[in-house]
Amino acid sequence: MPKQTFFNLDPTKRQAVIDAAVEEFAQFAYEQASLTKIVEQCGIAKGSMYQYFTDKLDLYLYVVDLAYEKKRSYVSQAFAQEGDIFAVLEEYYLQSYEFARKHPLLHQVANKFWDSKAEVLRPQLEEGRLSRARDFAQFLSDAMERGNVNPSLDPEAVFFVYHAVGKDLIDCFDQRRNSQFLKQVLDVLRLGLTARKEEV
Amino acid sequence: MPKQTFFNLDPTKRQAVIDAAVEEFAQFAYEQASLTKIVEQCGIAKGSMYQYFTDKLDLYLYVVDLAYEKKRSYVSQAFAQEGDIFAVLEEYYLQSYEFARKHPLLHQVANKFWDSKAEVLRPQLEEGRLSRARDFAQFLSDAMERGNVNPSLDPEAVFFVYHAVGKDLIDCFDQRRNSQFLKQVLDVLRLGLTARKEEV
DNA sequence: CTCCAATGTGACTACCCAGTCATTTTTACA
DNA sequence: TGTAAAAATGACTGGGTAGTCACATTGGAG
Repeated sequence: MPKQTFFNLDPTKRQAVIDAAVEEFAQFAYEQASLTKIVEQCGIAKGSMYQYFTDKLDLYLYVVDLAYEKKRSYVSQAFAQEGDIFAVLEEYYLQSYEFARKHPLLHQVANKFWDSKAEVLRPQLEEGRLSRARDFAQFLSDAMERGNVNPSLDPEAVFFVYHAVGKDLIDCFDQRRNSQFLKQVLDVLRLGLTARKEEV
Repeated sequence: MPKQTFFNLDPTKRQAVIDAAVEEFAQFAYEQASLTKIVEQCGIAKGSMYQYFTDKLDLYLYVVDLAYEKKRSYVSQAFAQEGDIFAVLEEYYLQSYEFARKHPLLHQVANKFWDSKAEVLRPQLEEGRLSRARDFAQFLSDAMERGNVNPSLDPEAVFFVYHAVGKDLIDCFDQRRNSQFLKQVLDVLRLGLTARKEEV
């Protein structure tokens, strides 16, 4: 959490600090990112940064939080709508793409977060992964009960496949990957997961 | 490529250098790995390392090469055997697991290679990814022609799904993931990809 | 034994980084 | 206007890095 001093700042200056930090953390993972470059970019003294944040980690987590707050404002509507698990997931990824298109830097910040190797980020990463796994497991078991997903499949394996594909769908997002491609990928998964009469 | 001096070295000493480098590059990606720690670990002078290798990158690529050479000696037999695409892939991952079990450090070196963010590694990474994509695309189009894979699916999407899952299968390899789990994951993919009569 | 090329060496350079702190500047209020 | 608290500052510390180079050691040929 930033210190009070940061929130007392003139909004223009505060935004300049945020912008510079977002730019740096979009380009480099936590370890490679340079606080020195950030302060140079936004034109404040090194020491000033330490009036606003306790350390590099504090600033980083604040920026990652901003990115995910914004992302949540996009993807949350996917879960609000009705429909089977496949429709919800398609909407989720479409909204993720929209977020990435509108806020490319925040998108990169959010993505790079999961690549962080720094020891200090271990707790946050672990907690994040766990909470995602919990949410998806719940979502999946609901879908299995409602009969959308083949109940004979190992839920752990289903989760594993979805997680791997989902991560890459968002990771490898770029202008070339359109919603048509997304549909095709989700189709492969749908065919693999849907309950069916014919056994192959 | 190492310099001739490296190959003139006493085999014991040469192996000590390799072991120390493998240990470091198994634990840290290229950028985070420290040449200083490597020379300390194997007990040679910093300058000596530069008698053997032109720079850190030279040493790194040599070690990555060793890792992949060893790995190839495991997985190559998967492609030698007969059987449909699903059988070949199961064998491929089983052999990858065997490699990881027998050579955990080399496994980590090979895996970490793809995480590298360093600009100097860009060409190698790009070439590596391209050549893998080419191989798998060929493999896939053969399977589609032979009728194992649903021909109505977009080959790019199929490749994308397989690549994502395959990467994570190897990435997340650890003692808990046994061949039973692997079968379940490949089952999800098989169901998603196999040509079928019933439309869902 | 001598000599010279090949090899080994580690202090050193030049560069990066996060974080500190004594000092100065700004601000707010009496 | 005077003063005290808040905020801003940037030189500095201590630590890390890859790579260099003048010098020391080794080993084999003559």
